[in-house]
Parts: sequence; structure tokens; C-alpha cells
Amino acid sequence: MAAANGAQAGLLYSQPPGFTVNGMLGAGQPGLHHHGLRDAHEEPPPGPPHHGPEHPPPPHGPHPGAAGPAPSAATAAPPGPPPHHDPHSDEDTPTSDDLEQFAKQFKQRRIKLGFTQADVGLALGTLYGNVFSQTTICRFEALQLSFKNMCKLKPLLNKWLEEADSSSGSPTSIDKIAAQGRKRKKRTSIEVSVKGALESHFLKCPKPSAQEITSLADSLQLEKEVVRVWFCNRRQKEKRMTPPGGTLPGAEDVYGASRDTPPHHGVQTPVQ
DNA sequence: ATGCATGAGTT
DNA sequence: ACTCATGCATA
Repeated sequence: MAAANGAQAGLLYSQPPGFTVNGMLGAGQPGLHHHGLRDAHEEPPPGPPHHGPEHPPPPHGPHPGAAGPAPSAATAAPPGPPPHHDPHSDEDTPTSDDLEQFAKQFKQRRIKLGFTQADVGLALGTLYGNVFSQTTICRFEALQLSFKNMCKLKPLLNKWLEEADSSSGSPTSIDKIAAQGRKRKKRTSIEVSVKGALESHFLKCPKPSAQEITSLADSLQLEKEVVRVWFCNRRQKEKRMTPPGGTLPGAEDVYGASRDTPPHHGVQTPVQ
């Protein structure tokens, strides 16, 4: 890998010099909250401007270069509601473009203020009760989440920005949730050659049947579960806003999937 | 920054 | 068994 560890994510927990977000005070808030609830309901139409019958998220190609004040001419909607689109203000489902810009801005500001991704994740927990890991913040900034997921996190991060921005004597407290003593399986490292084989199969058939997986696992000398999970993760990758730039030339979407508009955009800003 | 893994909610 | 959101552990 490139091992580009220029960011603050390289080392485990690097605290910003001079700043302590988790300034736990003796006077804790009375009855803190920590609702570990997953509000996974409602259907916020992911398709902002248009959405066909079976087209959930509209992953669009992000602009590689810096765009000037592109005045998007809005095509008036006759029987539509008031067309007030604010690229900066939340509310309403943002476009892929909006998310990209926000993520970029967010990262910049975050760094400027001297916060790490982990700090933000914790802060979100102390502020709203929903803690997030460094991983999630990282993926948000890199737009490596699904469109829907990005939309869900944006408001939270946006609010955090406001808070951090006007951090006029706002003591942030932390609320650590009890860790669940779960015995997590050790991360199995798949060899590069094996990975290549898996990817080849993925290109041919992204959704292998249970038996296919079984025989494949047998061939590769891997646990069936490992192979199954690998395919799941691989599929998720494809669904991200920033698709893996590894599609072979010519061998594009050759899958006979039920989808006719797989997320395939150009490349975005490589790595920051 | 990313790979493999877990779990809740769906299909 | 799959999808989806998320994260521990690791490169």
C-alpha cells in the first residue's frame, strides 16, 4: 500500500497539541444520556432530483478539479414545491456533490482546529450520545460510505463543526459507553495471491451461491465464513460513493446483475 | 487508511 | 443469507 500516513490517523491516539477535547470535569452533567438507538426507519428519498423505480442512491461522478462558482441552472419544477436549494445548509437530501464538498470542508476545518478523527467521534458521543470511531469519521471524510450513510452523518458532523467553531467555553464531557466483552475473531489475513483469486471470481460473479462459496473456500483453503464475508465486504465497497479504482479496462460491468446502473464514477481526489 | 468482522434489520 | 452501518485490529 501507499502507506500514506501523513494524516493524524497514523498513530493510535494522537492528541492535538494543547487541546483536550475530553476535558472531563468533576461536575458531570446530571443524568447523561446515551441512547444507543439505531433509527433505521423512514425512507428519505435518496434520489434528490430524480429517482427511478428502482434507483436508490444516485452516485455521481465527483469533480476532480476545483470548480469555480458553478451556477447550476435549476430546471424549474412546475407542480413542485418551493425550489430552495442550499448547498451549504443541510435540510433536504444533499446531492453527492454537496456531500463531497462538505466532507472536504469538514476535514480541513477539523485539522485546522487541531482535532483528530477520533476526537470528533468521541465528541459526537458526548454531544448527541452517538459515539463513532475514528474509522467512521475517516470514511466519511473520504466519502467511503454509502450515500444514505453519508446523509445521516452529515447533520451530526455539521453540528459538531458549529460547536467546535464557536467553542466559547463549552466544556465537553465524555460519556464512555460500556464496552461489550465480546470475543472478536482474530482478523484473518488473506494472502495477496488468494485475494487476486477472489477478485477474479468477484468479477465473474459478485454474488456466489452458498455452494459456490463452499467450493471456492475449499479451493482456496479458507473457511467458508471468511469467503462469505469477503464477498459481502467487496459488494459494500462497490456501493460506496467512491468506488474502488481497480476495475480492469474493458472488463466493466459484465455482471448479469439486476442493476443497470452500478456505481461507477471517475476517480476522485486520490488521497489527501 | 483499510481489511476483515459483528449485528440488527430485511428479504 | 443478504444488506447496511460500524468498528477493532492492523498495515
